[in-house]
Amino acid sequence: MKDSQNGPGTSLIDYPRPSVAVDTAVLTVADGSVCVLLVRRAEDHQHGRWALPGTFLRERETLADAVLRCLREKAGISGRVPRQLQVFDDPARDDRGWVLSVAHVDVVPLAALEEALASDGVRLAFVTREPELIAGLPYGHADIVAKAVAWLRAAYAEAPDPGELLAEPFTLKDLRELHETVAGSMLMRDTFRRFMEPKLQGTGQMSDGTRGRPSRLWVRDKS
Amino acid sequence: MKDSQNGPGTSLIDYPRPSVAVDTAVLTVADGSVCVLLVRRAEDHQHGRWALPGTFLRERETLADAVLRCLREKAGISGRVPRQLQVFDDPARDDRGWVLSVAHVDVVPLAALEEALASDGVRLAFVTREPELIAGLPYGHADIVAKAVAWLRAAYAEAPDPGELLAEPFTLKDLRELHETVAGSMLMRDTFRRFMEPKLQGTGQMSDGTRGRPSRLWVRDKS
DNA sequence: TTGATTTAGATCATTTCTGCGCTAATTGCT
DNA sequence: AGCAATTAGCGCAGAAATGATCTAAATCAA
Repeated sequence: MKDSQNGPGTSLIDYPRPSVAVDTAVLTVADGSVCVLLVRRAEDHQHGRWALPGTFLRERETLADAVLRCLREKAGISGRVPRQLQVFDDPARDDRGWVLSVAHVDVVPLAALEEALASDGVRLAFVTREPELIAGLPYGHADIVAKAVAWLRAAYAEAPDPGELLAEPFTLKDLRELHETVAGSMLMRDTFRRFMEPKLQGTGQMSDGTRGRPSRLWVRDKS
Repeated sequence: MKDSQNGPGTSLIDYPRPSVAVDTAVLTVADGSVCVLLVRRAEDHQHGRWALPGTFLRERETLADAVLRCLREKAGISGRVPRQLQVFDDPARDDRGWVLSVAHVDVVPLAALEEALASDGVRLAFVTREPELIAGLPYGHADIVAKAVAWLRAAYAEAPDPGELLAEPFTLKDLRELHETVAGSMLMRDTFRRFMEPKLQGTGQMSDGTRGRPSRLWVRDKS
C-alpha cells in the first residue's frame, strides 16, 4: 500500500493526516429493552449534550485500546470486547476539522453499568422507546446506534448470548427472553430450543425456587 | 465523541494524528476462479513487490474517493463500489511510522480489467490456486484478501451476482456457475433456481446458439 | 390439602424443503 | 436424416423442520 512519490530515504510520512476518533455504542439490556449508554459531553464542543462516548486516538494507540480508555475515562465503566463497525468519513461531520471516526460497539451487562449510572453525566437511552432522543444525537451518532443494534441482532441470531449479558447459569427461558428482547419479536419456543441447545453446555443442575416446573440450567459453551 | 480537555475556543484539534491509508482488494472471476488484483509497488518502500493497490488519504478526501483514485492511478482501472472491510491498526504494521489502514473490497468484472492487465505492473492472483503468493504479500495484505473473499462469499450467498460480474442477460446456468466459483463448491441446481428465480427479472427472451435446450434469459432485479 | 396456574420437556401431525428423475428441446456428429 | 449428447424445466417422493398438543413437575392461593 501507501503513497506515490516519496523521495529516497523518506521514512517519515509527510502527507496531511486526519484526526482519528473512536465513538462507541455500549449496548445493554435493561427493563426488557435494548439500551445504549450516553454521556453528557464535558468538552466545550457541544458541551452538555448527550452523546456516545468518544475520544481521539493517542499516539500509537490501537483502536480497541482507545475505546477501552474512553469508556473508563468518560463513563467510568470497563468495556468488554470492542468491535469495529464502520469508519465515518464525511468531511463535514465535525466542524472542528477533518475527523475520521471509527464507530465501535461493545456489549456490557447492566450490572457492570449500575455504578457508573449513579453519576448524572451518564445515562441509558432505550433504543426503540426513545427514538427522538437517539435521532437527536450529534455527530451522526444515530447512525452508529442503528449499526450497533443491527450488529447485535445479527450476532444474537447466530449464537446464544454472544454478548455475555446473562449471568450463568441460566435457563432456556431466560435465554429466550433475552433473545426476544434483542430481536424485538417473539421467538418460537421449540425452534429456539432446538437451535440453541446444541450450542450450550449443560450443568447437571436444575433451577428451583421459581414458579412452575424446574428447568435445566446451562452455561455458554466454552470450547 | 472527541477529546477530553481542550482549552476554551479550541477549534483546531491538536492531537497526534496517524497517517491513514486505504488498501483495496479488487476481486474478479477469471478462468473459473476468484482472483485478486495486485500491482507492483512503484514506491521506494517495498519497491517492486506485488501488493494490493493502496494510497494515503489526501486532505479532506473520503475513503471511497481515495480508493477510486488509487485504483485509477496505480492500476489504471475504474472501481465500482468500494466497501469498507476493517481498519488495521497494528502499530508495527508499517515500519515507516504510525499508519492506520482501512481495508476495502471492490468487485470488478474481468472485462473492465483487461486493458490494465496488459501492463506488467498489474496482475491477477488466483486466490485459492496461488496461496503462497497471497500469503507472501507485505503489510498484512493476506488478511485483507481473506476478509474480502469472505465478504464476497457472504454477499453471493444472499443475492444473485451482487458484484455485477455477469453481462446481462444471462441464463440461470451462467449465474449458477459464477456462484459456484465464488462459493468454491457445487450448488444444487434446483435449490439454486428456487432461491434465485424470485430475485431476478425475466426478459421474454431465450438463449440460442448454445448447446442443449435453450434457456430463459434473466437480468438482475433493478427494483 | 387441594386445585389452579405456571413452566418444562417430549411426542406428533403437518408443512416445507430438498434432491432425484423424467420429459422436452436443442446442437453436433455420422 | 438420424442418433448421441447436452441442457432446461417440471413433477414427485422422501427428508427435515415447524408449531401445536400432551404430560409432568413445580409453586401459589384458598
